[in-house]
Amino acid sequence: MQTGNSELYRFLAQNGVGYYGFPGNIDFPPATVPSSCSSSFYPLEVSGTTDTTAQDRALAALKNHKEAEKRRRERINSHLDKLRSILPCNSKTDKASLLAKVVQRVKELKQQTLEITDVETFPSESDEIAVLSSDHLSDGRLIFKASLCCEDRSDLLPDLIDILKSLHLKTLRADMVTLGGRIRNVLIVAADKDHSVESVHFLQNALKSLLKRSSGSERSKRRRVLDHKIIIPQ
Amino acid sequence: MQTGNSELYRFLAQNGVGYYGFPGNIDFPPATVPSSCSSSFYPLEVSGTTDTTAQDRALAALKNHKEAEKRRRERINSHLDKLRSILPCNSKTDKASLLAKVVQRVKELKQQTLEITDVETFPSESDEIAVLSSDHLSDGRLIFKASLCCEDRSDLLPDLIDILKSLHLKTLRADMVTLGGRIRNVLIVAADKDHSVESVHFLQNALKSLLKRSSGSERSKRRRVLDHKIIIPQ
DNA sequence: CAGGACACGTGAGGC
DNA sequence: TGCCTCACGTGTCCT
Repeated sequence: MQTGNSELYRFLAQNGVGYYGFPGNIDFPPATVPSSCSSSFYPLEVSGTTDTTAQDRALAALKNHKEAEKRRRERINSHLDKLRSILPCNSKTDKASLLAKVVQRVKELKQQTLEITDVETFPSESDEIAVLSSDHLSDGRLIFKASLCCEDRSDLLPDLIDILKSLHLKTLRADMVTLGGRIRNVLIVAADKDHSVESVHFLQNALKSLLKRSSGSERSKRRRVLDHKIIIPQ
Repeated sequence: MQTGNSELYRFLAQNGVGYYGFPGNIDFPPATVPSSCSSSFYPLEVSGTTDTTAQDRALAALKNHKEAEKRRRERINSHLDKLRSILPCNSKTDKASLLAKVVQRVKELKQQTLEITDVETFPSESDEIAVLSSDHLSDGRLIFKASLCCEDRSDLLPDLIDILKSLHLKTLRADMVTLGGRIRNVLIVAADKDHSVESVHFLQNALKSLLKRSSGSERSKRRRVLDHKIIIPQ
């Protein structure tokens, strides 16, 4: 409960009873109540040196507390100010709206930068396909990762794009790593609301046939062997 | 100042002076101070029906205020809870640390998903190069956007990768939009700490020569005309 | 004026 | 015990 007894103590202390130099910040006008107002039944010891130090310590603790609380508030508010500065909003947006915006923004950004942790980064020697449905959901759409590792060839990307287009998959992010003539392609794609689940299997099949088309064909026409990470997911 | 007069009012009201049914939440024990305690010089009117309604209204206002403040707190805290749930942190992290994490996270995510607002999305008819240094800084590295719009050809991407590699540019994000045989390539790249500024100009020159290499060569070997956005920046 | 938003000081409770 | 965090009710300013 907020309305404890300390105000009362102070109120009485102001009027000559057990008042031992309370520090500033009291805005009661001094001595507004006649001292005839008895207070012997309040838990304040009227005299005794032990109580003096006890009260002094209590007072010091209260002051400490007050200042610590102020520091805490300032810490929180400074972070809020920082958020205000890095978000698209002016400096006068109130705390609640600011935090609402932050929540929204973090969600948006999180969706865009899905972590790619459970798939290998560099191309492997063997051909591989992986279509992993993710737990990330964006306004009802299913978002999942598709990974393709195979011999690199120049029109692999156009083929891939065709597949994605025909399946109405929206590519949120595409990472390509080529190494020694081989390529690993990791796509983060969002499926249509209507046919989220089917798309996953369709994509898997399409990638399989893409892999078949690649194998047995002539070596990549690229002139150089590359070793470069196009996008390094963090 | 926080310690205003209302506690004093209540304190006196409790003791028979101008006390007209104060609502709950007062934890002062009733009648602890003898009514001999004079209070004629306090700004409380002792009697009069007009004052009854005036005090009632004041009391109602105070209650309203209290409840509104509670709602405000709940609003803020619910947003904080939501943030706790979508960030990698447990439910017991304190407000300040939580907000610190939020700031850090937003910065990270923001850097990864730089907006591509000031460059066109779809390929244009004319060849174009743009290297725009951004105000985004990541641990001292300069981050900037490079945009290239030209006739599409199958080994454009490998060439691009070579350029980036030779300039020690780390590609944070690459957006490719092909339309009617033409391609627009927008790269978000981070330069080395050491030669941030030079890289911008080197890249610009490299892209120019890439463009020259493309023009006059045979038409793209791609079999299909594509119209697909690889990565749709938000 | 009513109402909202904020900072404040304080009590409670957790280590 | 002492320190820290939080919720609370309140005063104050703004609109």
